[in-house]
Amino acid sequence: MPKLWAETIETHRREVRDAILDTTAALVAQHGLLGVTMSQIAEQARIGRATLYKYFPDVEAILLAWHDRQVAAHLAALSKIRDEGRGAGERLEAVLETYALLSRHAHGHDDVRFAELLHRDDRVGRAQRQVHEMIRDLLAAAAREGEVRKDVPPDELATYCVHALAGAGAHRSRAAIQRLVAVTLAGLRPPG
Amino acid sequence: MPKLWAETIETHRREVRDAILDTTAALVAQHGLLGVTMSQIAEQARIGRATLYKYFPDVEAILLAWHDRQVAAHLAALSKIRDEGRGAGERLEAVLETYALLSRHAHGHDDVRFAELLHRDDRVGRAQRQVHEMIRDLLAAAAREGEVRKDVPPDELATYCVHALAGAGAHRSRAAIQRLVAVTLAGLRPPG
DNA sequence: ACCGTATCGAGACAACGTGTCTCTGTCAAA
DNA sequence: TTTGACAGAGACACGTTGTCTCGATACGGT
Repeated sequence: MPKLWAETIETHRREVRDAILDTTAALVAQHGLLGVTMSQIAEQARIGRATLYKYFPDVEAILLAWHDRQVAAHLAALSKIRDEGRGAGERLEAVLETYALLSRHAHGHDDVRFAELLHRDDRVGRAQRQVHEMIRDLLAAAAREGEVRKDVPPDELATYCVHALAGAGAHRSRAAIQRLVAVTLAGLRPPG
Repeated sequence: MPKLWAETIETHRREVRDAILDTTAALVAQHGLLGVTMSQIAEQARIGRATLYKYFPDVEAILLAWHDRQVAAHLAALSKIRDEGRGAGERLEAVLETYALLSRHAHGHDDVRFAELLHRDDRVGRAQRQVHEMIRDLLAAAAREGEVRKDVPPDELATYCVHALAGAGAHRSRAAIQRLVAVTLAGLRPPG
């Protein structure tokens, strides 16, 4: 069976799915995490309540899916930025600055620790882990070139970067974000 | 009216309140943020449901109160540590390491961004802000002594510290946490 | 163009959580 | 001992949940 499901119907499902995610994001921003119900989401998204249950089993699943979509988009943007730079240090710096800018726009929501707060979900999201791994690999490469300290494992440095740059979530000017990136990078340099 | 409420009754109220907070924390750890109900809390805390409503109006209020209690305890511990050190740099280092250790034990929960995820609550908790201010003031003092960079406002540096050290939330060894503190401190030093 | 089929929206349903109320018993405070 | 706040139980109307059935709609392939 090459194609059981054709194109347009798949497209429609994806559109509905995205509408659900967008609606949920708006409702969360308005009523808070605990103030969102399946009924609200269905009504706001202009679909039947039973239909909504055919897409997601509960609010938590929607929030996780939304989070995954956000992080996946960030991951794509970061990959592109990474492939533009040439040296390991240059690429690292570009990726970290982009990550900070992305974190700013999603102040507090698509946060690193979003999934941690919901049911202790060990699958913290593939996408989230991929971002961590990308930064970790960049750090390891930069360390080999002597631009990043070697006395701390790349994995721990990646955790440090991701958390430190999440501080950009506080609505700040672009200049402040560049200062934050500079400070974070300073922590990465080999100790003299 | 010098003392409308006497001692033992006040004590009892505080005990019940604390029991509610402890019970809620346990339930959140078990069922996740979205899986906790007032009914559960009342039953688990062995009090009547109506009684629970006399203490807190809803789950969100309980979570905020719990968060505040946690951060207040941290604040007290940090104040004590701060007053033990002598030089500004020494005090800063001691406080940051203690903060990292405290953040570790409460992995993901009494996190900096806890309140951000609930209803966008502009009163992010006095206690939380006090922690930020304590670190900010320590940074400003250390900057005056030349131990911390002056090219970034202390307020932004405090945000950087609090977020970076929250990375200790990932369950890690004590050695890893000390490395994290070292990296964070490296980001604070005056650029050479 | 046609018919099988998957999806949709609406309505109905029991079960549960919510927020509020009343009533009774208990215990500390004056 | 009297006053008053508190705890607990039960009851209530209401909203949410998760599931089901129905008829309508539009896509899919032969």
